[in-house]
Amino acid sequence: MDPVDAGIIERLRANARAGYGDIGEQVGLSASAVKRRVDRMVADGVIRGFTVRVDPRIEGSVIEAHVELFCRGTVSPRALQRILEGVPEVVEAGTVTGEADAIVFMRARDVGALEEALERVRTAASVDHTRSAIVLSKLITR
Amino acid sequence: MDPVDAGIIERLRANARAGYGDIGEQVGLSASAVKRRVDRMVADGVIRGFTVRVDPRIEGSVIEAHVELFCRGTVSPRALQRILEGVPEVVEAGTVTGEADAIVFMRARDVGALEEALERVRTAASVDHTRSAIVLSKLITR
DNA sequence: GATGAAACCTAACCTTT
DNA sequence: AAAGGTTAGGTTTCATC
Repeated sequence: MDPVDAGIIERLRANARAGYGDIGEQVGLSASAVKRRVDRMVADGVIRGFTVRVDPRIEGSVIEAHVELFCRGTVSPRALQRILEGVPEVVEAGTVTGEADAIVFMRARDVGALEEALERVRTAASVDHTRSAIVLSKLITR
Repeated sequence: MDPVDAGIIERLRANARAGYGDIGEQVGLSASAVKRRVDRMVADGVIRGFTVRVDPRIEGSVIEAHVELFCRGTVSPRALQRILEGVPEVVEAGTVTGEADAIVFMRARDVGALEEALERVRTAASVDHTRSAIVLSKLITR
């Protein structure tokens, strides 16, 4: 990961379907040199994959919630991670400053799926209780 | 947006650099038919763009915070949106159930940038106060 | 959906440091 | 060795029919 790699990623972030030649022009490399670097970054796991950004209004009616997690006693971040990894509805999660032990951002197909996912988080051995805020209207998605 | 479009998006979500021919094989269309549909979805804004998913540990030391927003009186979602749109550090935002009027998820390059962004949100006319939880260790990113 | 020209991807080979 | 450039082929894209 040198400045050239960073430049390539910046270009791919803007348009992941850009040709290697186009990217090369912008970072001052030939097409094959760019491809080699991209291949290496994919192999190394620096680049996890290439995706499409879809209009969130089209994505189907999704329901989202911010969930504060309160645990019993002391729980290691690793243990929390193990619990949350098993719940695909968890989009973002991290331990945080403040009262809660962690905050989890969840996204599900409908209320039922969200409730079920929440239940799976809540029943984990070390989780004492949760406090949820359901997203009513989406203001920003970036 | 019919089931075939949904299939194409699903394939692009898995790999946005996949060839039209490959996608066509999976959804039962020729390469040119797939290209036409993708072009149309891009033109219609259904597809916003193509990006790369990067290992978050590589992305440079980012700092994140969950911020609860409390407003003075009644504020329309639209007004909130106008405030938040101007702050690029805001990654996700929505009005929510519960005490807070909105919850905002922010991401900045460092503590200084986060503080400055928070300040910009806080000083908006209708915002009364905020309550932040800084993310300490990232557990899940999807 | 098919066609063909242009553009692109990709691997092998060569040059440079 | 390690990293980039060049070349050449096969493939893909893309406008047109």
